[in-house]
Amino acid sequence: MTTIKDVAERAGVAPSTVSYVLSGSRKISEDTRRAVQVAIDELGYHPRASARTLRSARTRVLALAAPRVPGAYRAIDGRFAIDVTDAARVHGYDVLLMTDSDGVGGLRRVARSRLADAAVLMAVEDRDPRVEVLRELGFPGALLGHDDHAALPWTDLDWEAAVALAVRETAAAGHRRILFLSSAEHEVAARRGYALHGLDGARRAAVETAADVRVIPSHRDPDVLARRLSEALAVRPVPTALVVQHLILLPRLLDAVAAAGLRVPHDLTVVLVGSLPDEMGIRHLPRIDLPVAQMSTAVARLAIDAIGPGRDGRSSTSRESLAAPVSSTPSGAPHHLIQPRMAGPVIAPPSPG
Amino acid sequence: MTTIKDVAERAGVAPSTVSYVLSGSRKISEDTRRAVQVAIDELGYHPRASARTLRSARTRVLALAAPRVPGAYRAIDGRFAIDVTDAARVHGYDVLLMTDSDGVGGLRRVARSRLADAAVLMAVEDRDPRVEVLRELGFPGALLGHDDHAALPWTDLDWEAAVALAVRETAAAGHRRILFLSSAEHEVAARRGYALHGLDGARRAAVETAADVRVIPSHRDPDVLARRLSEALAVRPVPTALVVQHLILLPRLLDAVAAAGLRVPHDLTVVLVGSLPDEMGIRHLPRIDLPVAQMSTAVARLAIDAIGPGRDGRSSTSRESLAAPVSSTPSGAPHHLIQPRMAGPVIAPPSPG
DNA sequence: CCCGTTTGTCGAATCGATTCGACTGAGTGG
DNA sequence: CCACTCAGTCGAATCGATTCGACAAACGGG
Repeated sequence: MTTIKDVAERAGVAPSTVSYVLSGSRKISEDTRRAVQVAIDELGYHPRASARTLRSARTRVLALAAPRVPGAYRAIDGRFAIDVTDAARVHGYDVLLMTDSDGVGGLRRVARSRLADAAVLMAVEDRDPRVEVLRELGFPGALLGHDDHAALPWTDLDWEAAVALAVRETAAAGHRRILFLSSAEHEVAARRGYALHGLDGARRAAVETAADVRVIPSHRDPDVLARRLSEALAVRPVPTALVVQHLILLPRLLDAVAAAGLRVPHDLTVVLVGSLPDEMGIRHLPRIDLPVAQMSTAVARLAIDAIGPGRDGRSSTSRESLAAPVSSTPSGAPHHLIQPRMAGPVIAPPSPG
Repeated sequence: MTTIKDVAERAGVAPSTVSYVLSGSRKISEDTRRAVQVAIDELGYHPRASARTLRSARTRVLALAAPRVPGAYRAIDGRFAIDVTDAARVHGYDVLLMTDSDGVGGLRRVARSRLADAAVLMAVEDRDPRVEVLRELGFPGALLGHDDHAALPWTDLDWEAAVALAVRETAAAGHRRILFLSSAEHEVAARRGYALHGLDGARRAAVETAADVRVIPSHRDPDVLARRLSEALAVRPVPTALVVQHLILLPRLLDAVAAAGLRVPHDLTVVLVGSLPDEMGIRHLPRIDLPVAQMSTAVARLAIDAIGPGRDGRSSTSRESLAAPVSSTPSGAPHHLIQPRMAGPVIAPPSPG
């Protein structure tokens, strides 16, 4: 393994000189710089991360804590993981993926052994114990999803606005009897932000548009969902539109619609809120996009900004270039509330009759 | 930040003694051990990973190189990432997620800066340049997916056996006219192992069962897929079963089947090969399972076993406990070819008439 | 009672990169 | 021609944990 010493010897200089060439933090004559550069290239030298970290007290790694509800894997989380990693790389950070089923224990281990400089917590719950761990250890972090009590920076999609927009646009297309398939019952019971805010958005838009919006609580069991949906579609007068927040069971849901003898979008307009993998090819339905990449970029940025300067006092980011986040929570922590946007084909009007 | 020195002072011993208490590599009197343990607990001490790594030349981190076909995200890869991380943790390893669109450059950077002890390459292609990078740098690694030329340990699902099994079981249920929806055209063109082996399996089973197996090449564009499927379903005599390897477009596919006026499974039996997220609730169709967790466990193990002893000569695994992998490739590298298994409901026989 | 062994602990060196103060030689002004 | 500045480079200390050899005290056998 080649070290800075090997490079120094080959270039006929001291190790410190090599270091200065690399960092540019002191003036080096052009001749020396060239000689050192040649030695570096010939030996394929790259500084050891562990040695740098020991000296600087900075790892340039973010810990990404993925949610591990036992036995459940949410496809969207994989997407977030990849996008957060991309965003971190832009700032020169790598990402350590944490999947410990004991989220608290894992976070403690990583923070105390200083494997990372900050943590990004995914799928944050109401009063999430992981937030308390970060506070207790004084470890920087940022949240995907939020909890108004946490004094940590966060990013979240404005689910209330998203569902409200979907309902409003559906009403604007002429629909008066609208079904809203909310998040699954257990998500509402767990007081997940997206579940509660989605319901709020539907209610708000219902009032605003004076449309008849009926909520169907979804369920993780596709059979239960299908039954509830069939019942709701059997009510007269028949609803003409279905706004869906609980996307993941979409195939079964469309199946149930077909089983009820309805064609999409002729008999029933279906509007999606959120995101499915592009590769699934669900591009033919109008939807409210969940800008996963945008959220990931924002949360990576917040986490990195929360990292203090290292031992030798160099900050990791140019703070001034950060687009000023809205800051209105009681805690005063910076955050980004991501706004929804319509995508896909236009919403079809209800068929006459 | 508390260090080993702080612990030593508080316990009234030398730092080396604290280290020996932690590692157990020298005999320590019970009194001293207790005093040190108390100091550790009171200070919440945990050794700094970077210092350990510097000394031992071991990071206890695996680099996981996710595929980044620009603009494409495959849901299954997120699943692999999480399962590999789980498996690595069992052996005391953490996982660094790499998503660089320049897979080769990213791997080089991580390997040369010694951010990890070994790499796991996902979605390995025929003559994958990343394999060459590992060889050139002498960096240990293991592959998810394989290429017979690579002299690296690998794990893969036996796709040939999986598709052959699906076709055989379908034929055994009485079907004589079977459609096989293979991987997408561009995957075959890119000579992806799973695509080629799947086709081989279908051909083999066709010969064995003497059934009429017709191959429909899939396509990433759902509209193209739907058109091809409709055409194939319009041929007389009508096929009674459809074996699907290209799962991700399943919703559009089922839609196309419904549009052709066929009911599943009454008019057309659909058999899946591979894996979709459980949460999608596609449990009502017979399928060949892709044991993602089993593959991930195996590949993590192979990567860790490929790591040599650290500077002070302690190996990271008890080698003898590794279940002997089949080793028959020309290269002689260990590998695990994961065998498929039927799951879901039994395959319905063709409806009479 | 003395010398060899065992037990438990300590001090120093080491891993690789960075950084600060010090030093050398060239250039400059008086 | 001497003193002074300044550019460019070097050596040593440092980060935190581990490990080896050394060493003191306790112990046992002859």
